[in-house]
Amino acid sequence: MLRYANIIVNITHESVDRPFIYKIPPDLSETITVGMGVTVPFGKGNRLINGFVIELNETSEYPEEKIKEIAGITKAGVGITADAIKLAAWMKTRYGGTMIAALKTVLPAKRAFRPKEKKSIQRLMGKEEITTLLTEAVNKKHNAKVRILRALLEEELLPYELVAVKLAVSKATLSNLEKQGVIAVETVSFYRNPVRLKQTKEAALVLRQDQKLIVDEITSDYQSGKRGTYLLHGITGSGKTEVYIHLIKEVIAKGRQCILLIPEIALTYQTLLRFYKHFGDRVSVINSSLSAGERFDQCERARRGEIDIIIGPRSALFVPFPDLGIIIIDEEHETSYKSEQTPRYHARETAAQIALMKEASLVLGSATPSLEAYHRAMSGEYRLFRMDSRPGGGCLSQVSVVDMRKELWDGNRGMFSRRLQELISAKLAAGEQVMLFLNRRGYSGFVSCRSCGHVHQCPHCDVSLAKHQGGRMLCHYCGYKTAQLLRCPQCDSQYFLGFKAGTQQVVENLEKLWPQARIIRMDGDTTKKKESYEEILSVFGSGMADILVGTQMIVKGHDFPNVTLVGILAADLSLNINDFRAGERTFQLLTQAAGRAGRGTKAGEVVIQTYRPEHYSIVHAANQDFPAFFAEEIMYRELAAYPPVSHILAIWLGSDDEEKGRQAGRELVLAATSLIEDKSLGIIGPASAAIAKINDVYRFVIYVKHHEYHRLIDVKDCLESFIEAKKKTGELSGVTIQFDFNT
DNA sequence: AGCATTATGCGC
DNA sequence: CGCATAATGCTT
Repeated sequence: MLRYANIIVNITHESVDRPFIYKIPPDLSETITVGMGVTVPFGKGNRLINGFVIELNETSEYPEEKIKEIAGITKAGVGITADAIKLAAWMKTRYGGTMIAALKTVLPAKRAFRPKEKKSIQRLMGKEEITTLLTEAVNKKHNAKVRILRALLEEELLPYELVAVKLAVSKATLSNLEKQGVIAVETVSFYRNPVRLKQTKEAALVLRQDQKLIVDEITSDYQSGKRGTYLLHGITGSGKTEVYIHLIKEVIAKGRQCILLIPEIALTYQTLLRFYKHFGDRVSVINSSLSAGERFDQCERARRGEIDIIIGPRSALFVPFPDLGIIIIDEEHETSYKSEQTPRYHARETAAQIALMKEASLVLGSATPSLEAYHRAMSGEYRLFRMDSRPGGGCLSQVSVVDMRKELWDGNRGMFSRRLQELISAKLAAGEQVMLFLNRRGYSGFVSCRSCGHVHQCPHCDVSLAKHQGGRMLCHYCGYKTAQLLRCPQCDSQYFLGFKAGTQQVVENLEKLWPQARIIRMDGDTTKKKESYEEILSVFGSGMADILVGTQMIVKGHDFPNVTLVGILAADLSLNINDFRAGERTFQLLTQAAGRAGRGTKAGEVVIQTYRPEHYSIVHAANQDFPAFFAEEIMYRELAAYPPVSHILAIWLGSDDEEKGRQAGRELVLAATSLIEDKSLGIIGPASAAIAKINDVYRFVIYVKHHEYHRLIDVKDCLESFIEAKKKTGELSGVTIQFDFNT
């Protein structure tokens, strides 16, 4: 007899981050299960709070008289599966944070909703009898009755809403007719379906030879019971989606289900339509624009086997399918796959864990794979497939790199190089379209030389210094400070300035040079509203503008066949973020921007403007050569002991008191050094965080590097108990500490 | 987290 | 000493 339940209480605090034992009241002993949400009395005042049952037991270690009883089952009525609890436990150990935070993360819907009901009215009698009743009603001037009986002569089944609203028939009249056995009111409950598309079928896909090979290899693995991770490295437009569709069909044929992750921004009407054409109502979506009720309903549909495929962002991983067979992550390199809240899980890693638990396969797809995924593919952990050809003849673009330093030497101080100006004029004359991409990511006040391209860097960290108030230059990694230089230390040029350029400025310059051109702008300012994003793109797509100027967001998705020129105005901007992934980000952005040109029948051209034409990210992006980029980037990561070769644990400290925070940082570094007797551990810090003060809280960061991830988990666990002990003696009060892996 | 208990500060 | 708030402790 199970008499006790271990419960994780809904309080996000380390001091109560452990199971509490409660008695199961007799009236609940039959219903209660692991994963269920319950309310329990907690603390001195016995205030009622929510929690989750994570274990049921026959006996307990705890003194009997101190054990309270469960008050009841949560009204919200959502529970977690046993598998999801295991996943949450994995998340907690891997990413830190509390168990309750992990449980809430794997919970696919926050609360339950009643299913929507659809009422209809059914005629139970023959037409002749209805006609008799009708004449009777006409005579008696029962007008409402007349209206409904007339309608029933036409149709045997009427929607309730039509009768109640349009025909204005009262409930009393209806129940009267029901009593007489004329009609029956039927109630059918159903789950909301956010997909509103007409049933259109697409002919079965015929795969190209290279696509077929991939599908065959993966499915033959699958048939033989082998579950692997596969990386599809396919250039934009090489047909990865067809491969996904075929793989999903195979998995569904086995009676299992599929989760397809995509970056939120890519979940457009077109993407969904594509899958709908093959899978009809068996596919659904889950994303942030759904209401809580719709969200819950998609989970219910999945749980009950009403759908086979769910498409959504990273949280779609937690949709409770009965027998998940495959997880596909499209655009695997996207940063949105990492959560910003604790537990800071990565969808790629979490998907791998789910796949392991559910015996499912994992497929990753990208035109510019993450260093993590490609590294694993190279080491044989993932199976790598390449897709190099573009079907339908869309040819690769002609890419040219323009050295903006040369432009300056030749007297061109504008933002457009001569080459770009020539091409824009030519394309406008030919009635073709142009996209200008302004790489604004990482614009955080770095200072660079317009003449030689030299960037003011930290001597210890190999990152650019950030310009602060009062002309001081600061390193965000180690705290190194220096005065801002007025002349370039390398070439003594006086054009040693902070970099500033917005899309608005670009538009103004364009208008001066090409007053006749129709220009639209898209960036964070112009797309505050959700719809305007699609709106601007559709205006441009329909040819109502000649030039589209924008930031990151214009490079994702969307094919514009009439775009034959893509200009990247300042390719190196993203090289200067204080982040070891700067090179990777730049390569991805450039490759994707370049992929926007020449998607139609006409050949495309790409102009990359840069102050650092020799930088490997730019050189390899221009050559559209990922393997070469990877080879060079991975060397740099190896040298500096960065992921994926090594791993980094970031420890974030926050305090109202600057000195207190810094001191706490020093203590943690000391603790890490002495507690973990591992000489291969690299510890950096404490240093002021990139944003040194937020909301009057001073922030510091410590980086711990090690080539084995699990050693870093040990470090985290060790430091957590160290912190716990220190907090007991009150030494670390007023300091918050957070862990983050591989950021 | 939130409540209760205990410690501390400062009036006199 | 007595009242006030601040810090600390504990929850099954």
